[in-house]
Amino acid sequence: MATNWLSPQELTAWRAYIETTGDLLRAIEHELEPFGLDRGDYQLLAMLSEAPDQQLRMSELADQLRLTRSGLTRRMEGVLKKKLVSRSQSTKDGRVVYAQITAKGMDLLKTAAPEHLKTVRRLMIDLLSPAEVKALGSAFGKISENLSKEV
Amino acid sequence: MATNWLSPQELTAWRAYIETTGDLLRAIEHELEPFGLDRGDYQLLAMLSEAPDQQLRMSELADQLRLTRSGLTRRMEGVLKKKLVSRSQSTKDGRVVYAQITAKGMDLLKTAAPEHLKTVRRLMIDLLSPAEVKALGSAFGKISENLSKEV
DNA sequence: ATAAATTGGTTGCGCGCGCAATCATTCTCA
DNA sequence: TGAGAATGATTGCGCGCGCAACCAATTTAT
Repeated sequence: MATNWLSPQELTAWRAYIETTGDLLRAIEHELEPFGLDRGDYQLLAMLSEAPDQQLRMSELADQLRLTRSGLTRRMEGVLKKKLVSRSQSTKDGRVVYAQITAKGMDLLKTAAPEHLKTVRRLMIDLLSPAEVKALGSAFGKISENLSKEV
Repeated sequence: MATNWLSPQELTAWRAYIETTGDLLRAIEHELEPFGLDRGDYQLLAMLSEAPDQQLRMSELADQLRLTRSGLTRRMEGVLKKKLVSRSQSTKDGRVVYAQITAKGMDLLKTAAPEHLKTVRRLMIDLLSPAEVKALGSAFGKISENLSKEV
């Protein structure tokens, strides 16, 4: 069967997306440096801050952060050393470990979040029309839903 | 000044984008495995295949691939060992090195490209309406343009 | 013409993270 | 109840890549 190449419109969208995303994420990460955080740390803290009791099981946290369990164990080392999170063993199940954000972690997150938000606005959201924002939401929603079905 | 939080629409778009992109790129990369390539290799070969004489200076290639010069040097090691690219010194300027895709590299790329394209269609493009495709193109076009101005 | 600055590219090193193997704890079921 | 399977998490290892330091070749300034 003949290859069904991308139309000019499609090619433009794909290339713009793929080439820009790397740059954008790098730029956002760069603006987190003053807080001593990278994007992984920030997302970890954000996840924990929104969780009940500000804590989550390691495996659940790993899933949400799209990390393997081993990847999370390593990332935790960094934020543990900075005392932004703490670990605690479950009393019900000796295998499970909870990661919890500390008061210090919450403080830092509360300082960093508004700046991070400003960056996201300046580098992305505020550049787009409402229609584009909506299209992005629905487009990536579809892609995500499909990915979860593909397994 | 009070923090200007994201509207629900904006938050949806941002989260869907940021959470889905990692999964999507991982999935695309996964489908390149049968060819012994990762996404970095594929993009490198694609860049070279489209260049005049199928070759580019190292620094230019690094810029286009969003790699540092050192990162490219390392990535080249892999594809050089597989004989998919070759290196050659410039005769005019003893400092510059050209990276060139080999016949073997072109063959592999020609085999992999249609499959890669199918993957991109299946996991992304074909899921979207024409309007969404257009919006993605213009949205990331704007973001990219702005990033290049920010320096 | 030659010293200093610039440019192109490569190494030393460290970090993040995935995979496979491993350990500890809990569950299953005969 | 006791052996084996399953589950949660951590370690050994390798790879990709950025930063800083470095080397080689070229350009600039005097």
